[in-house]
Amino acid sequence: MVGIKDVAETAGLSVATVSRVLNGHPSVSDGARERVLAATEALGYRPNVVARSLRTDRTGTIGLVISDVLNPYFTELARAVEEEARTLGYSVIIGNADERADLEDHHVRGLLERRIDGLLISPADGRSPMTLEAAAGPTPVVFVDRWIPGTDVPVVRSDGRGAIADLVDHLHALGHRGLAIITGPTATTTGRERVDAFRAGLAAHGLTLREEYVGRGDFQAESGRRATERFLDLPEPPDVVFATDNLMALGALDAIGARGLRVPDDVALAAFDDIPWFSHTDPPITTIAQPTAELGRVAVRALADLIAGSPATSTVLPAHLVVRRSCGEPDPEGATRE
Amino acid sequence: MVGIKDVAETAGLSVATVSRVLNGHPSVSDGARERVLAATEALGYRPNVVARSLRTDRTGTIGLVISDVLNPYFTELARAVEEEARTLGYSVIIGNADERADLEDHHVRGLLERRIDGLLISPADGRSPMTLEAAAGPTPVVFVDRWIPGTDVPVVRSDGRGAIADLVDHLHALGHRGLAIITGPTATTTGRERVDAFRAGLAAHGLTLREEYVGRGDFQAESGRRATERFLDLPEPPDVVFATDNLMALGALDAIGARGLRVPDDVALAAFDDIPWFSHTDPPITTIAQPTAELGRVAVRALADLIAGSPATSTVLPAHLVVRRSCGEPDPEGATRE
DNA sequence: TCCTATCATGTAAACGTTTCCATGGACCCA
DNA sequence: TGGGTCCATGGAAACGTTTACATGATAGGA
Repeated sequence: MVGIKDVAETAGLSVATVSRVLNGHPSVSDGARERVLAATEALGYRPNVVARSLRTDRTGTIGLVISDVLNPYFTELARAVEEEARTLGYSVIIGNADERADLEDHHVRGLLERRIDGLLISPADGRSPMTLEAAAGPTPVVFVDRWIPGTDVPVVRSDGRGAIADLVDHLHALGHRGLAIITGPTATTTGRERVDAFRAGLAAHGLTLREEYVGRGDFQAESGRRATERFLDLPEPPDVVFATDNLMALGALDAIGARGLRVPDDVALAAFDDIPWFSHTDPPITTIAQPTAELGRVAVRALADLIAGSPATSTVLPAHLVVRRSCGEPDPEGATRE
Repeated sequence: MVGIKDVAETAGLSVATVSRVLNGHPSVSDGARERVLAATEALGYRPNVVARSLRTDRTGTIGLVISDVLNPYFTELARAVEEEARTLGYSVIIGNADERADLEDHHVRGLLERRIDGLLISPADGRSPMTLEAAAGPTPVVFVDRWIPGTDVPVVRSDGRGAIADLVDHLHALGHRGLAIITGPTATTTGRERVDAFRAGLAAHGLTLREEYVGRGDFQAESGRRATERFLDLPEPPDVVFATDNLMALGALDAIGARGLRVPDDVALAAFDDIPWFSHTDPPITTIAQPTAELGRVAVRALADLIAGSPATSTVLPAHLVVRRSCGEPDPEGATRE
């Protein structure tokens, strides 16, 4: 591989000068600059980022560890993160934890060893030792979407409570009383928040969340299917199933369809996370939409601040209800309609 | 940051011995090994992969440049690639080209400068100079899904011709004669292959593909919508629209729904690329499914071979037709049914 | 008992950069 | 004309590893 040394040789200059040209250092003559650029061109020189990183202790890279790439929510998040990072001059390395603590560990460790400049994590739960270590260590860390209570890491997330209250109001207004929920892992902050808000919403209408109407899921499609099947097997099945992420909603749809039941006539369905496909399902699904891309952008900027040495602030953005047809005819004066 | 030197000091050994322990070199005494491990533990030592890579000229990383992370097809591909790479001891850095040659260039250049051990590319077209340079250069490269004719880079892809012929047969058997297609960029190999196979399929039934029934898309949803709108504006709209990827099918669905038309009664719809959502759309969509995950795994193994110095072989895997309801009632003896 | 092979360990070079410091020349001002 | 400043350039150290080579010790075979 051709290095800076070869360039220096053909340009008839020292490596120091070549380096200066390559880094836009002001103190270099036009003649030298020209000769260096000509040499790099002629030799097809390509800088060795590895060597540069070793010397400068900066990799120009940030890590992003998410729970599940296959989940369209995280895909969109990842895309926004990469885009914003690129405009700020950073590359992004994505680690897919697949909702597994061991994989989360694996990726966080790998990224730290790679000496990324900063780390964006959506922690599965508080039980990944490496994540905790990273949160406490010297590398800048920002949590996105989910967070770990008790750490003093900045968090960029959306608050679904208001939207969930709106959802319960909506369901109540449509006459539904038997409300069931498929939760995520209760170890995740988002998992807990969503079921808590749901329960609070019911309480506001004088209803309580029946124990058998709580299905424990793991944010993956298969768990949504199983939970829904259990609901439908109950002597008194619920009127509505609220899946707390889009994949579990997909599983629920599967389970309902497999029994030949219709949404919303036989059972209504609502989901957390809005994705394009939800306007094309049969029927279109009422959802709670997060400002996903904005979340990603804000998180990157917070991380960049942290890397630059300034303190980063946590951000909470609101989610909102998107009423479609999967819970019955929309109430006349409701939230956003599609 | 604590380095191998600090570990050596606290262990009372030389850096060479520490390095040997860390790399599992056989020639090291049990006592030394123990002391080193104790020291790493005590100091919280974390190896510096950057320095290691500089010395060994191996990064343990492969690059993956795809056209669009938001496309579920590529998401699934990326996930499979990461999984297989991980079992082989590699990390993956994903670059999202967003169907833009300049972004493809940007990512390929960045990955080469990062000195990745090998590169997996799904090239948008043959017009990215960096991709061509990479293909000709010393870094091992494998093309996946799409490829660039004229290069001698191994290719791992699926062949959709047979399945497209099956699709045309299926449509013909259902009585459809006005067949329209939304193509991808004709600069991509997959884009060309799909329209060619479609035209050939029609020819086999004595039909020709009318010029106004060819919509030029770009593999993104919006282009599918626009192409479909143009089809529907024709004095004689087509009976069937075949979208050559899943996002354009989503756009088509949008356009059809926006006019209050029904699938398949008013216009039938079929798509290339099968994704879970297609069984939940209204109606479920007839598609051509690729062995996406397998494609990713095979590509990684081919690349690993190349990196190891062995010649890699190209692979072509077959796609197959999945009949659902979006083209009308399935013919009694058809392809795979769902 | 001596020679040799084997083994555990250490020393130091090398990987490709960036950057501190030194050097010499040109220029400016008095 | 002399002294000082600034600028372009080069030499060399440093970043944290791995590894070739050297060394001393230990053991095994004759």
